[in-house]
Amino acid sequence: MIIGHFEERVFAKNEFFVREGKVSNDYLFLEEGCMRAFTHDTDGNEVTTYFYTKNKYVFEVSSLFMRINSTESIQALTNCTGYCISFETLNQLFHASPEFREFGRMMLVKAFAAFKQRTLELINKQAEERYENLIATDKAVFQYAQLKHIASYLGITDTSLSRIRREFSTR
Amino acid sequence: MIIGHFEERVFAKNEFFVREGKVSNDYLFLEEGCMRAFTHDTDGNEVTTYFYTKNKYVFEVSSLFMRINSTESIQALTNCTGYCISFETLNQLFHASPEFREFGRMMLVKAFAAFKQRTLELINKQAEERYENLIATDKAVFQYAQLKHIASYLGITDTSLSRIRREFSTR
DNA sequence: CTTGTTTCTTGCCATTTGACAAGTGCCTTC
DNA sequence: GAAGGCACTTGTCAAATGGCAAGAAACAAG
Repeated sequence: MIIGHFEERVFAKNEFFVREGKVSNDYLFLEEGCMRAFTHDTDGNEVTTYFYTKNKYVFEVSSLFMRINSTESIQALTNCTGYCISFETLNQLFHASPEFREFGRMMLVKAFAAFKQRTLELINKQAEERYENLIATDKAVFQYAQLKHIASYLGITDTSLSRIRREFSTR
Repeated sequence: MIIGHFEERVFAKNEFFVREGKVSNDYLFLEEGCMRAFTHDTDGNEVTTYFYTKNKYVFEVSSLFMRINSTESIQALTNCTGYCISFETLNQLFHASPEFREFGRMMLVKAFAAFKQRTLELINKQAEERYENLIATDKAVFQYAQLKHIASYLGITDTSLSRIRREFSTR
């Protein structure tokens, strides 16, 4: 069974799962809680690249699989619990078990597909629609993340997000 | 050797490699030429999701690996040559050969990483910078793709792209 | 060469979003 | 409960981008 190879892991609020500049060595199934991935753009501003909520898989693809320093951090927004597996173990299982192989590939494929979807929205939806979608799919994010973090995820400023919220609530 | 399992494949200009609404069954190494992936947004507008140039791997991740109907098409912008492998063969090799396994995983990882990069640019760069980047990395695209296709890839209208080009050339 | 079609450019104005600064509210700490 | 810090809101104005329509340029067909 796949889950048997994972170890339980707990994160306190604000604890880091991945640190910018270091090689990420673990793959995580987030059972409970909320996490945020972020990086810094060329001007030094913090940009939220992803939110992870319960029952999602959390990993930084480039650093974990290419063994390079991560360009982003992943931090717990709340206390979190989950199940972790190291790259080494993941790799052994990947080569040893067809079942795990399918699992590993599918997790990459699904994360990739989700990212494509997000990119498409950035291109062809207005900020307000993106806001609505995030509410619809990941309401938990709004309970725990700061406005400016959500804003940079949506590709707008916190000021604009604040305005969108106002218009949204007076409808 | 990995390349030995691929078959040579030729595309005429405008020929489709993947068709929206059908299951994509092949994975392609593009040796020569230029291709464009596109889909339709909820208002029916065509949106370019990616450009592929020589020596790149071309595939629609969701349809190929999850065996579902593709939400996007991939079409040759020029005559193209490349090497193709079917999902079935890819799968057999994936389970049979550790070498191929690494190759298969790395191709997913790299494509994913490239997409993350593109998404980040959409958030934190102005349209003009994104234009400059595309020129720097994939100049070939400008020789073959229409303005409106490049524009929707960059997340702007063809009108805006035209203006950016003007300002860019008078500098 | 002429005609028609498509692509690209441009002008004009509207909308969206950003930048900056001030104000409000909440929370912490002493 | 006073003071300071942080998050969020709001106002004003500016910059970026879009929508539309007309014109220019490129290209293809006869």
